[in-house]
Amino acid sequence: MLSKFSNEEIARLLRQVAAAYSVKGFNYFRIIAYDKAAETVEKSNIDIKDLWDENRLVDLPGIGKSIAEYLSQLFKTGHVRHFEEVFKGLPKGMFPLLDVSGFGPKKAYKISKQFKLYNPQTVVSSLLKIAKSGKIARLPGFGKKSEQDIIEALERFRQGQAKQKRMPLPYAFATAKLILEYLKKNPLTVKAYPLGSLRRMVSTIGDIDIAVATKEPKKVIDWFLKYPKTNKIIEVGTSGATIYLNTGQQIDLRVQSPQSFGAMLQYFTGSKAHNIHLREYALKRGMSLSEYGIKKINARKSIKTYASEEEFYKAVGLPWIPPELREDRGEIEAAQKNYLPDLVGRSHIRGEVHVHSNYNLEPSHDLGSSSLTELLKVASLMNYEYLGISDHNPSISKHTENGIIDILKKRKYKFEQILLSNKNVRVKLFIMLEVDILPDGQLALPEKAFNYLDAIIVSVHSSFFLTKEAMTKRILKGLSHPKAKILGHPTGRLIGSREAYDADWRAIFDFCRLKNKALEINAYPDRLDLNDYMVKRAIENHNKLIINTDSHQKEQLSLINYGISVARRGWATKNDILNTLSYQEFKKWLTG
DNA sequence: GCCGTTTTCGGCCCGACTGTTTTCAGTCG
Repeated sequence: MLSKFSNEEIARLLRQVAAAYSVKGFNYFRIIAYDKAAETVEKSNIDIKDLWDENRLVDLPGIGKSIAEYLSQLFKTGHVRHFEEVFKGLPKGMFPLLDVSGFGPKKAYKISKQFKLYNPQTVVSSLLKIAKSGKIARLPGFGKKSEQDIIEALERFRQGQAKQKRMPLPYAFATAKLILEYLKKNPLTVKAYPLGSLRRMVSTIGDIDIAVATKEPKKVIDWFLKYPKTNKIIEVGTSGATIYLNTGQQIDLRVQSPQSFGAMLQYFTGSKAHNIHLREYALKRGMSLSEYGIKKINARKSIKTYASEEEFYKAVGLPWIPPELREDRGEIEAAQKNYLPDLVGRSHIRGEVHVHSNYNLEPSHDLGSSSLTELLKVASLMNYEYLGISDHNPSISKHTENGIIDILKKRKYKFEQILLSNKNVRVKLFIMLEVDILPDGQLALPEKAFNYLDAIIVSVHSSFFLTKEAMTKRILKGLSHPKAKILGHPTGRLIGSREAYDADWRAIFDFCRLKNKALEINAYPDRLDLNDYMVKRAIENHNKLIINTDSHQKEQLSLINYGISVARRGWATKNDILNTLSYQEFKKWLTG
């Protein structure tokens, strides 16, 4: 019987092992190794269990032979004997305390041991009582102040304050953009950038961090505090400030002098894993990196500062690495060999084909709200050469087969009429459909209806919980129709509300490559599906991808930028993305 | 325990903050 463990549970377990080793005084670097492995697992956006299924655990940075072996044991038997050994003799109550801010392994152990806190369920409330009775201040190494800190930390923890939800990238980005524009209105702002996961365009964002280069930090901070949508000023210092907006979003500002801006921008852009790797790399070459600049190790010289990231990376001996790649997924090695991919960008995109119009064909799912004419106009403004309209298929429960055929015939005629009356719009049209793949793999469209379509996107919109085998078979069957050219939002995940469904992605990717089908990168805010990791895998597998917005109104066509950032995070170049092709080339692929 | 174009052995990111201490351990990002 195989056990199912979420990435979160596995990460927690690895952290507990690290904590146990720490308490027992094992080699410091072994502790670090487990912490790093935990971090990798937690940040991974594919199920670790799926990787294990494919024998790819050791592909993850920080997971080597031993830990892979232990995890394998975990999946097979539900527990790891070695870990149980490691935990022996430690009070079980110490582990929940690790999640309380201010508690590390040593403090958690010392206190839970001292007060015999063996029950993980009750440890927090028990300790709170103990702290309030003044027993902690009497322990060696503790005082009145630390006792008070512990009480406050435990109370905050009980209220679950740490559980702030991350938001999909497009919402955070829209907010950040407004603030950046506001900051740039001030002439004292030399440069302004988003930081952290926002700058790396990660698909979910926690807090919004922003950096400004200026010679007048105080004046820029004052300007920031006057941002019109500010609800509350949380913190003000000499190097930055924190505010809450009316929406409840937290915004952190950091200011730095222009001549030192490069190292600071680099450091706060992260990721943590990228920075650690970069520092190790630099260290071997005699340099010590920090957010302030670079020190030569032997020279005892003062620190050297850098105005830009380009200069900073150059000083380390590397070309500048685009923020989207800074995840320690091989980018430092690639930079070193000068093999960094030439990433796809907005200027390469020449059209898209997953757009819903308001043409009412009584669809199975929601209708769009913009007309074909409106959509073509926006596409034209975006300099697109082509646009594919892929409304949902007519509902099969409400119509007969002949009824559906008739609807599509009329739709094609209508669309062609609209094109004739819009001769000034040069955007070429593909008449398409997004067709449901039914649970048995059949397409929700009668064969004769295909005569009125250039091509179709196929997608799963129901019965998400089939077995892995059944889901794989279903998708492959749906994709095998000659006119089915694109697998829409391939994994079906909805950020924050639905996990990807279980399927054999290796088999699906291989099928798509052999049959010349495309995998979609769906740019809709809570989809962003495929995700960056899957994009990278698809590219390594020589698959073709297409970036679409799944727009349901004309304004959403601009969401393409978020699809592009997913592609960039997956190391995609122009050649990996089909809708960078010219109209003629693209048409050949789509209808060929 | 992980990792590798100076190494399969011998290294392993950096700085800040805090509280309880007289020089540092533990925690955090």
